Amino acid sequence: MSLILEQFLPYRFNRMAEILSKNASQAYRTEYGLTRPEWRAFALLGQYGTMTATEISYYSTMHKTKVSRAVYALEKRRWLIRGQDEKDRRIEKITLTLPGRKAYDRLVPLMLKAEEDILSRLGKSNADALRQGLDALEELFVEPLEDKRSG
Amino acid sequence: MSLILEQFLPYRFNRMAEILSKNASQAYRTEYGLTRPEWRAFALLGQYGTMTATEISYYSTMHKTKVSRAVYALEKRRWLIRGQDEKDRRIEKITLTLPGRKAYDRLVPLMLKAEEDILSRLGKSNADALRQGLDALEELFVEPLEDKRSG
DNA sequence: ACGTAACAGTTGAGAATGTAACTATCAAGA
DNA sequence: TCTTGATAGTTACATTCTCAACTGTTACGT
Repeated sequence: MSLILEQFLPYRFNRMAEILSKNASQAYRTEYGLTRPEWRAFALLGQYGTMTATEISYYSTMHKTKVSRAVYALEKRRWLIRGQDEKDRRIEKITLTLPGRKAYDRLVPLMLKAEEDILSRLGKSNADALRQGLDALEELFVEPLEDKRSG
Repeated sequence: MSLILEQFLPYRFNRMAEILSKNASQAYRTEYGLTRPEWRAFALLGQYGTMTATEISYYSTMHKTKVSRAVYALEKRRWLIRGQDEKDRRIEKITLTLPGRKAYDRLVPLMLKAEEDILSRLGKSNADALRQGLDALEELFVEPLEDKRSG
């Protein structure tokens, strides 16, 4: 019973996550000087329109203090605003501003292009296999965002 | 052309890497109080017997300063020793000591068990798909360890 | 209504990290 | 041999992160 790291799931995921992140960060770092936590919060907001910090934290797997500071940084850029929740005054409803939205719209194609390059080099059948595996793994560990948001 | 994070590779990998690492770290944290960088360096050494810090750095995707500190911490525990290279005195040949080896041998089954739990819940066909996808991805980005070591 | 517990988000202090500069060594060419 | 440039690994400093404590608010049992 021996441990072969090349086949060990956490090892493989960590290494690949690092590589893919480094690859992807090129765009948002050079274009806008965003940090990784900032980008992650930003991308979630870009897609979902309005979120709470807790939601961002959960779906980015980032600690809530990290989110807090990322949101603050994006707020200083005037890329987002915080609104109140009618029913619960503890909650902040965070939304991108127009400039934030514009930056997001310019960034997205660059990010997608980088991913597309990788997927095309991977080939369709490998890409499909990867997706199937990831889907199954997430099924075990990740609660879908919609459940949280509607509930 | 819009960005759907749930389908975006770097996002998925980062999140899953985080989840799997947290899951796996249980064992080495509670048993031995190892940090993540320490565990990674340790696991590589456990598997390969002797490595240089540069090799550890490359195959763990950790920055060389991180490796330097992890190695130092493991050295303080007396879990590894540094030896000289005959031909190149810049190089350190790092090897586990007997106590290091023993700790490694006790840790490995715990780590494998945690992974096995996940894989069995995943099911064979999903696990196979995942492996195929990871293999293909690594083919693009990761040079096999043996190439480096023999070369 | 009151007290207690739970939750959303922020802040501060100490730990961990990355960048750049450094030492020591090696390799290659004039 | 001497110089220049590259490499292995460490150290210093500035940034970033995590943990715990905190504020303000809501939920709930009595």
